[in-house]
Amino acid sequence: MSKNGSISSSVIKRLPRYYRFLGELEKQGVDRISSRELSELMKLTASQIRQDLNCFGGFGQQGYGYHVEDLRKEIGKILGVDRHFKTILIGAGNLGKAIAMHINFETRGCSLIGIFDVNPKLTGEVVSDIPIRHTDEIEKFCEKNSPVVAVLCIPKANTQEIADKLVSLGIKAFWNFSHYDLSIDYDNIVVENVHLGDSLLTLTYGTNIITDTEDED
Amino acid sequence: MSKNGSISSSVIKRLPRYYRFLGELEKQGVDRISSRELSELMKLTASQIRQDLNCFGGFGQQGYGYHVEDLRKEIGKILGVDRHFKTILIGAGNLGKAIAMHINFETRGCSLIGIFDVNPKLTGEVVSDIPIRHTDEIEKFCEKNSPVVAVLCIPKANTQEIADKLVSLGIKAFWNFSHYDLSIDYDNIVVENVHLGDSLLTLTYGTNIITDTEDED
DNA sequence: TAGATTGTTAATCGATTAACAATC
DNA sequence: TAGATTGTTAATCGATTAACAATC
Repeated sequence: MSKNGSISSSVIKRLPRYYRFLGELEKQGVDRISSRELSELMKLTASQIRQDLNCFGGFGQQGYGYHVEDLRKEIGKILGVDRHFKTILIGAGNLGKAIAMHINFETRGCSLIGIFDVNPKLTGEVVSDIPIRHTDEIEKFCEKNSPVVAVLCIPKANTQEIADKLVSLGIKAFWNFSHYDLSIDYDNIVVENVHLGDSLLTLTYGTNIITDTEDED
Repeated sequence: MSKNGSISSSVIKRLPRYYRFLGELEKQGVDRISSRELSELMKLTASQIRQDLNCFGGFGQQGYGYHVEDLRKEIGKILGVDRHFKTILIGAGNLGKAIAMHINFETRGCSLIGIFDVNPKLTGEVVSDIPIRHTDEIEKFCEKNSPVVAVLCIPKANTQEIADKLVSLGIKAFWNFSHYDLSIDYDNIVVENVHLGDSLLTLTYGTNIITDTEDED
């Protein structure tokens, strides 16, 4: 049982990165690591690492540091990598297919069990071992299989409507790649918006700044 | 000329979202909007909006609010949407192809001019009007065309090596989709890491929390 | 035991929010 | 002019960093 309650989202968003770095270290055969060593590797402060980890309980040992394998397992448990949240993906366009094929859902606590698209031409096509079904079948599929996570790779215009429908069918979490800000409105529903376009614009801004700065030198 | 210098990254990361919402409003024919109205729409505080916008200068008018079209243009200029940073994409796997096809680079200040992959079987295939070239040709291509932005859709293992090479060829900005944390190390180089796996893990954590909470009720 | 390093409290820093005078 | 709403300063809140006593 962890000292849960309300971990700040700043901390939560750092956990997957800890998990990745610890995975690398484990693979390299590293047994123990101190917060200082890890901080140098991850370009964080040692203080922050200790502070972050202590939100969940004392994983370390004074005078020794942290046991890499144990710590990784603990963080994995917190994140829920051992869960198998049934997941469906809506929208099998370029991006939808790429997500289905490229992302390892299983190692991240999710299990992709259905793919849907409005385009009847895609029906039957198999992506990542899963046959694409027509959107009309979502309802029946959900009643039968009770998925909890939905990945949305659909155009902006349909997002709200489809999300509403999915909520009524029992979906609790959305991984949203559409350009629509599927925010709040729902209680007890989790939304993770991935705005690739926004991300590129941020990069463009940064590129502006450095190229401008150089010109001025 | 803006009161530039050092805008906090919290502000910068909100700009693309402002830009999107203002675009929607403009499309809907809205002429003016107050910080309060916009705050309700975007689920922010009016204070924050005024604070954010004033980092760049007074775009509003007392007693009136903000002119939607003008404000959007100004933010676009700050982000650099009118730039045409020459962009290359490395790695034409599922994700690479999807990014090339799915992202509108032009409206975000970038112009995709080359796609590369190590797999010779892909050479010549055309994605989004651009022929896939073999990775061996990157050097010559860069010398001839001088791209500044590189999109990395390659496996973790090769990322550092390829990034180093690209820096030496004049690349100033990386949009990195690989699982590798292409961070710092470089001065005057911008990196935007997109960790889709981390994003999914964050969602998994959230799903854990809400499903657990419900069980306890 | 002495040395190392955590867990945790206190201090600092930055970001968000509130308040209000300036002004359209 | 009166009303509205900004730009901006001050207050609050939260997150990060520093410090150090606890302890392996």
